[in-house]
Amino acid sequence: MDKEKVAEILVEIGVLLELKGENPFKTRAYAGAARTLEGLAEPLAKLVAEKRLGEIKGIGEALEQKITELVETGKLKYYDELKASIPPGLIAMLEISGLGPKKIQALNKKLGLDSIEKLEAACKAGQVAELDGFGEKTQANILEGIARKRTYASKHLLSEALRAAEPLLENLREHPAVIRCSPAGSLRRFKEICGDIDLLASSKKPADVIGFFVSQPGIVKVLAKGETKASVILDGGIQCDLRVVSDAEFPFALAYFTGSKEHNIVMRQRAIQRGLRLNEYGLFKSTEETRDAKLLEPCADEAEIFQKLDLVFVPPELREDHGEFSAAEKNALPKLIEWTDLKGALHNHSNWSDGKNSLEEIAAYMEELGLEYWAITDHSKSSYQANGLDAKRLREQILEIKKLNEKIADRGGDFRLLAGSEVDILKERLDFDDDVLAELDVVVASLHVPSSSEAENTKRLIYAAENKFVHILGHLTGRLLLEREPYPVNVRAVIDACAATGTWIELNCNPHRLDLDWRHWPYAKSQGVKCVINPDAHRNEHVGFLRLGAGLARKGWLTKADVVNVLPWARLQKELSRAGGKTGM
DNA sequence: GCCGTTTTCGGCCCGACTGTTTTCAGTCG
Repeated sequence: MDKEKVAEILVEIGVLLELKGENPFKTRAYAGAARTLEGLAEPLAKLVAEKRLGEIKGIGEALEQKITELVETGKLKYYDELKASIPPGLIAMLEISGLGPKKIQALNKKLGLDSIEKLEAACKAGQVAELDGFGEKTQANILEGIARKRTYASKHLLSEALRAAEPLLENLREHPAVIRCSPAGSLRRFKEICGDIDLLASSKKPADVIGFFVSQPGIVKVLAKGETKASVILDGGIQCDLRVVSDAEFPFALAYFTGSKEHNIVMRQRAIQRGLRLNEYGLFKSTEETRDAKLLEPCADEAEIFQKLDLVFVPPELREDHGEFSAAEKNALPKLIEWTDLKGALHNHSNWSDGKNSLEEIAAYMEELGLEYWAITDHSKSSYQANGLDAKRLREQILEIKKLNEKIADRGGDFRLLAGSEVDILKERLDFDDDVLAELDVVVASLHVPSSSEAENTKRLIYAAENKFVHILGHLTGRLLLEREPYPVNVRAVIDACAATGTWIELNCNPHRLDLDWRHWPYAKSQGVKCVINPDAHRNEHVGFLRLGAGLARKGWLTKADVVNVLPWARLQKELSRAGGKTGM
């Protein structure tokens, strides 16, 4: 069993134990071990075979035994029994906001409820309100929670969360009582999926700010409203929380609410090790009461907090407890790429296949933005649903692009379109022969019709990487966030093949894809594989995806040196023309 | 379930809000 599957099961055990009302630290141990496994640099099977699991922090005797059993036999007796002892409906109930393990236990024990349907019926019959510890209000909230769960998914694309948060932040910034304000939470960390939107403001009049916030347009329901905190549901179903603190507290609150939870736990542990106590209000001497204690020392911004814990500033995107602490201790964090470093993009479409804009429109738009180059990589003929080009049309397009570039050059312009293709990776071959590919400036190879076999998909991607005319592998796993799982593929094996052949891997920044996933980039980078941040634009406005892509590249620890399309044209041209001489070819 | 320059047992991050209670448990982030 591979480590992703093992991690999944550990997470599930944690949830099941939580439902059983187990010690929360025990449940956390399982979740923590799962995350540790995901971030392993070495193959899990190797660690198991060499009996070195126990050397890893957070994995003790019990977890070592369970992980070993999973890896070696593909099964775990403890897990099977645990799972059998808990009705699956109870797990689903955890997703209803306001319901946690204790209440679910009570509902199950006292009313025998084991599904959301039964729970709903019991609420409607008024049975729930009569239980000890429950009341009319709780019963109504559960019904509302069930309705909300059905209407809205509790997960949202990063791009949607950004779009929803922007106007709220703008309005807050203009409010006279607001001193500072910022997004926080998963949005600020640039997680590809956000559960909700967290906003933070500082003010001397928090109640005014809260009042202003809950009256914003686009709010369909106020879930909670206190002196310093409010939760609302926005049009479209995203929950948005605002916290208001004093300006002196702002940096601490910003660090705290940016998270991640795992990152914060380490931050607090570091504070404790230094005889301090860290919370969202400040850094205190650990012996004193939190709220009334004197601030140890004020911090003007987050950087000073990190400094007091003997760390350099950690960019929000890296705060996942994925190695940022050991790097920040040694002042060895990378200088992350900025989206303004990008000089163009190498995977885009035009109206020759399934894009909206003409070559002329695209060139004019991208030149106006100040980009240096923009590749047109329309689909190849096998993608007939996307009006893919055959060799004849592709050659016509190459000529068109050449003429267009000459026109631009004649009037002294520096911008250029590149002629390319997003060539389909078919079962045994690419959709164009090598002689056609050789005529192109840039070739992106993508798997559009994957097999259900991991070995098969991996093999196809590797032979594409081994083709000396292929510069880039496009959207490597084919995932569509919140819609479609990645197809089965051994990502590490493909990365290794790209490392061996000098093939670049795309970070497709279409908001639905963000593929290759940020979690894989540190490994790719360690193998020397370069990234291309590509919008896969189908209309001119999609150039904005580049900003999203750069954010995800940052989350993958990438610097300017790791990304190809920061290169000015002259240098990129050299890199592209290596085609015939790719490493090891 | 993990872990140890105060501990091999007793800790494990911490506060706001809600609803049910008359002082607090549960949930959430």
